Amino acid sequence: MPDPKQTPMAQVLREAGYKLTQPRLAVLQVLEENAAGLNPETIYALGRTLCPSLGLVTVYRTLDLLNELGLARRVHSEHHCHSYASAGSDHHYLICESCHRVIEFPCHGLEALLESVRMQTGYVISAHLLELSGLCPDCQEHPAESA
Amino acid sequence: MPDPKQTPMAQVLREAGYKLTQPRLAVLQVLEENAAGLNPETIYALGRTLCPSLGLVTVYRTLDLLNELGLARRVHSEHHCHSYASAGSDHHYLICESCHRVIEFPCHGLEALLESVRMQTGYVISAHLLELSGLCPDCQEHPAESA
DNA sequence: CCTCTTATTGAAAAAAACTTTCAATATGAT
DNA sequence: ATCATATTGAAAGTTTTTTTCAATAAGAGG
Ligand SMILES: [Mn+2]
Ligand SMILES: [Mn+2]
Ligand SMILES: [Zn+2]
Ligand SMILES: [Zn+2]
Repeated sequence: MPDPKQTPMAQVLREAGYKLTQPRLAVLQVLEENAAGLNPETIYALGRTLCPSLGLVTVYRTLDLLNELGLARRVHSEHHCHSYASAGSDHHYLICESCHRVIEFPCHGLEALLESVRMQTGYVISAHLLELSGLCPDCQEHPAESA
Repeated sequence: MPDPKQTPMAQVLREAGYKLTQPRLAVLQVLEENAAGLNPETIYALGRTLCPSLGLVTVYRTLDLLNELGLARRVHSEHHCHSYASAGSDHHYLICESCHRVIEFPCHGLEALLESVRMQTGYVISAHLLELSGLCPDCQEHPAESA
């Protein structure tokens, strides 16, 4: 595994002027290593294996920070409205309802819909949240398992 | 205003076998009369003007119920992840970032995007959450006000 | 490397959000 | 009008999130 201080996400933190502290790097690493939306408590538990002194407060603070920097985003799936996942460039999540794995997808082809809504409502549309859910290939094959 | 027991939403409740109690009708009416995402506490405050004995517990219970029946949906906008709005037939919300007014819009034209994501990922997609945000016509004209 | 400034941290306490429990009540069927 | 019971709200309990603040560690500059 690469040096946690040299990952692209760490670079963004550094360039924004934030210190690369152990607790922050632990949260970052947890998000990067888990392809799933994780709630603060889970991030806290996993993070402590990387940085035993990590506090839950810092998890909350770091999630806020990563969210501001666009390095992580909230996942809103029906029963996990308080999860976060690391964010690459696409910023749209596709969530497996069985194993809760989360992947990003590029959001192309929304323009016509947005324009149609703009015309019908008069709203100027500046942002959108699009989240898809379903079954990942693994869970389609092995309906009972989870990962 | 129409008899609260005769609104289309009330009918759905009745037909599903639930009693049309004053507290429930109050929550329902608050959601119908406010074109905005409202959090439980606000619904509670507004609801008490219609049904003074209303308890916050009942607000939570009623929101769950309305959600199950499809009569209300959660609104996930960035800073109000715990708001609810009444739901008609479209189930997709367009939120004004200034006055927080919420309207529904029909979501057509997503099929190509969904198919493309399915092909690229192998996920079977069974649901989607699409929420738009921007400025309503009023707030475009009067940038500072709110409603 | 050291030194120093200060951003960042975690424990603890506080606040907010939500749920459970249960006796009292209102609803709607009869 | 009567009655069975679904529903209610107060209170207590639990969980989640935020605030506070003294101690610490990052990293800039020497
Ligand atoms: Mn997009
Ligand atoms: Mn949400
Ligand atoms: Zn899966
Ligand atoms: Zn507006």
